[in-house]
Amino acid sequence: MPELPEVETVKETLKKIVLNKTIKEVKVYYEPMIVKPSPNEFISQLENQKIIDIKRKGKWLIFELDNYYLLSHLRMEGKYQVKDLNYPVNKHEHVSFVFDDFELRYVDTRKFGRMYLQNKETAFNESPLSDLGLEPWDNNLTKDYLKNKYKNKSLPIKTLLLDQSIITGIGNIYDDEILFASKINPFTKGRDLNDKQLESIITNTKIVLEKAIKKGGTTIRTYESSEGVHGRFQNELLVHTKEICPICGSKIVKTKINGRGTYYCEKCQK
DNA sequence: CAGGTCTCCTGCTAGC
DNA sequence: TGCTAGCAGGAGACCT
Repeated sequence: MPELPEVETVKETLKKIVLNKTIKEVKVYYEPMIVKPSPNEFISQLENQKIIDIKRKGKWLIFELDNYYLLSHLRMEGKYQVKDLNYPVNKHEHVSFVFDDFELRYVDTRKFGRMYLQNKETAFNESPLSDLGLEPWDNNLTKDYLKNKYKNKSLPIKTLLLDQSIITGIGNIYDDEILFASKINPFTKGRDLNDKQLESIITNTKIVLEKAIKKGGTTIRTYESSEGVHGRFQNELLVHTKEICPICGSKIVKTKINGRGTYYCEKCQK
């Protein structure tokens, strides 16, 4: 599932393909994907808009257009693929952005992805972007910031790292990796974390995500590929989906925390 | 307010 | 072999 590093990779790849191109037409095949405005307005307002830039905040892709910001969240399986004009649409393609000489199709098997078309002036001050917390590299992400956010929390840190309103960009996979690198048990309640542990979480969040971005950046597949655009981080995982701890050799525990599959080493993560 | 539960959706897998 | 029930999961809605 695309988390911050994958979205970053997709963003950079898309820039090479659609920057400074003008959207001629938009086709929506699955309307619930368009949260705002109505699908009809979405289509008409995007017509003849040029893509000036592509940004990212958390897991949101942000296409900067002449008059709007187009927000796209890939959720579990969303991806973008380039297709020839009028190439037959398959059942998992839900939105198509038509350019002069190709179409950029949004593909999403589980249909969980969502798009918003926002006014440029207010986009960052309204939901969903305004609901997001700090990027991992934001200087305001400090031990004291986390201490304040976690002080009344009885929820496990595993769950809290997924809260996009505190730190944005972490998904279920990197969550496990960050806690493994920090040697913290995922069940630890937010309010019980000490200063050293909070510092460790901040440091390792940056390290893990930076490493993943570098990896994703080196393995972008060609856009024409049916694989779509994504990086390859699986080879780098130390604990998520693993069976043996690479540090101590113990059996990795696989459990569920608030409904999320969780992997950790009982011996290394206290 | 904090936290729990349900929902969306489809491909895959375990089990019979 | 073929079928189905159950599961996975990000984030918002809704309930307690």
